[in-house]
Amino acid sequence: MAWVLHVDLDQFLAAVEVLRHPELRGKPVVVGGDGDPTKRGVVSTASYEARVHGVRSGIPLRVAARRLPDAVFLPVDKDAYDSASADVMRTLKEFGVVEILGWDEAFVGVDHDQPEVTARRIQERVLAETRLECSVGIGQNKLQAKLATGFGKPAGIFRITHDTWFAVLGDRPTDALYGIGSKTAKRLAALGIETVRQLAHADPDRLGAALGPATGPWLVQIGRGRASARVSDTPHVVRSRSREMTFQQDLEDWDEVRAAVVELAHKVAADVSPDGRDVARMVVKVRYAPFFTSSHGRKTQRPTTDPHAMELSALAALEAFTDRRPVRLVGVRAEFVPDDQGSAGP
DNA sequence: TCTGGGGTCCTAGGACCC
DNA sequence: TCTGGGGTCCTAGGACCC
Repeated sequence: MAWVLHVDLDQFLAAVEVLRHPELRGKPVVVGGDGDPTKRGVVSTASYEARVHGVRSGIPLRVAARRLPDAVFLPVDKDAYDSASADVMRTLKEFGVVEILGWDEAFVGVDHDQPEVTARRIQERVLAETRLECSVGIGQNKLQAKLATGFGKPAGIFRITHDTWFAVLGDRPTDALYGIGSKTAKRLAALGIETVRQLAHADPDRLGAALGPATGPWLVQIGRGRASARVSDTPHVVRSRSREMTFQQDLEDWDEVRAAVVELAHKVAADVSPDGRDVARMVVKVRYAPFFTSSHGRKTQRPTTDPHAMELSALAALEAFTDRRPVRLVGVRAEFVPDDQGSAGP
């Protein structure tokens, strides 16, 4: 029988750092930003020793430092995690088709009557190869597997099936589901839908009218635990590349904002150059000091790989910003020409 | 003492065309 | 003294995820 396994490394960034710095084992370790907790930035990963003090992913580094002044703060080291992640993914490929979701998680499609046996072997093999611990969720589709992992952490294994879906998740709030965040949960609550079970019994057309024709029926489906079970190892074709930067002090001078856009546009151009693909559109994002974000984009004159053309379109997009208040973040994104007619026949 | 950086997908409205 | 109804493209923004 076919099963979907979801493998998720435990406290991945912190675990990689502990491997490099064994003296940190057992200590509260916080990875985020450039490692300076007095600067603007957020926690990427906190070790379990830090989490018990309320320091978890996504909180501001400054808040983390206040809650846990004695924690070890480390910068995000992308190359180190890329390398560790590649080791893990290579190991997973021994067990089946692997669909990579990020640095520290992947689906593995297996055909096995005892998926727990495979899950245990995966844990052992990953630990032996990389000295990293992982949790494994087992499901009849990707949604069940992904959610199961959370019940297995740390270093455990958990299975969710069509038969156990409501027993495990029925009474949980809707935002326990992958794909429902705080905003959608609020909108659902306004419709009287608080739990996964209530969502499963909602009328798809009613939700469609309230939340969009595709989104509404899809929400009911995930409430019922129904989702795709197809694990695909087809390499993902990237749609866009972006760079952004948050300033330590808000920029009040828009000449500096303009200079930042030029710099970021050139970085993005360098990032996309190895892809060799044509860029169709450039988007500039501005986050104002009160944390309100706005974006404007402009098509490039024609599909292009030319950095100068990308800069020109980014600057044209910047012209669309008429509100010249102080700025805390500037971002530039290049969107590739859609790649779906590549093999179109006559 | 606020709130990163890199992505994806969906929705909605206006323009434009037939 | 009237102004439908689709389809598609472009743009802005929302929401979500790791």
